[in-house]
Amino acid sequence: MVEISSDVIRGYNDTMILSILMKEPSYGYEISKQIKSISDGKYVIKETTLYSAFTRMEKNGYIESFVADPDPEGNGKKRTYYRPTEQGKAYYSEKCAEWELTKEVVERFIDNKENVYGNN
Amino acid sequence: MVEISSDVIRGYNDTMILSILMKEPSYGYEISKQIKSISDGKYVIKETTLYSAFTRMEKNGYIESFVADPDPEGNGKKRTYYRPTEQGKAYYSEKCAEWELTKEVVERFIDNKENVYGNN
DNA sequence: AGATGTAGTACGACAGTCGTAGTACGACAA
DNA sequence: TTGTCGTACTACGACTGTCGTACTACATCT
Repeated sequence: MVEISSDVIRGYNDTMILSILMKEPSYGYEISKQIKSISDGKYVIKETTLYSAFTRMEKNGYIESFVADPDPEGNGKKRTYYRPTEQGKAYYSEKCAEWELTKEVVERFIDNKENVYGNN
Repeated sequence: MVEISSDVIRGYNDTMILSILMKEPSYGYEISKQIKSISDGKYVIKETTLYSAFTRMEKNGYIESFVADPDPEGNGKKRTYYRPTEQGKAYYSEKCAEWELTKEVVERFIDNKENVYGNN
């Protein structure tokens, strides 16, 4: 079975994380499980990669964190939730547009379609 | 105009380079121009990135180099050409399959399609 | 003679990912 | 009650690919 290496998907970790946070605030452990299930187990993000993405994106102003209880009664261990900022939402949109373009461009190389090269 | 950042396409540099070499042996300067023209100027690979990709891929046995004259008469400065090895061709096929998968998976996150999550 | 285009090489910095390890709490079974 | 598993992280140093900068050298054009 072909699996997705971190080298090829690394440019989309932030985008994938944001896409999950766009639906509702979430936290590390939950997001890692979602990435695994959405990808049918083809991509499993490493914990360290995920948590360092949180740190980076929060520092860049794309997400913000808040600590909350797992349930309204205040039981269980507190978790650090993240949600996208307005800037993060804009960034996400940009990344989606960039994805469309990247997809198109990579396919021009990968497809066996004859490419008509311009000069220069 | 949206442009492709090296961060998002970095996982596909080797594959793009190989795709060009699959058609015929080529060399650095030419490949960089081809990447630019095939992508309609949306992606321009840096020289240092390209040449270090050659070094890496040759070391890994995916490509091999030979020095040759630009034309049969032996005029002009010699160039270092590269061509894929058998192993490199196999690697390229794998990367193409991985691309298909990656594309599909990334779209599951990026699309606004409702994702039906399995458990776990 | 000087500028521009071709075809690279060298080198150190940087950022994102990874491996390894460790902490801490809760739930459940033996 | 003790131990194991699942949850939810944090710390830290190593590694790899990309980048910025700079430099070399030949050929061609003006």
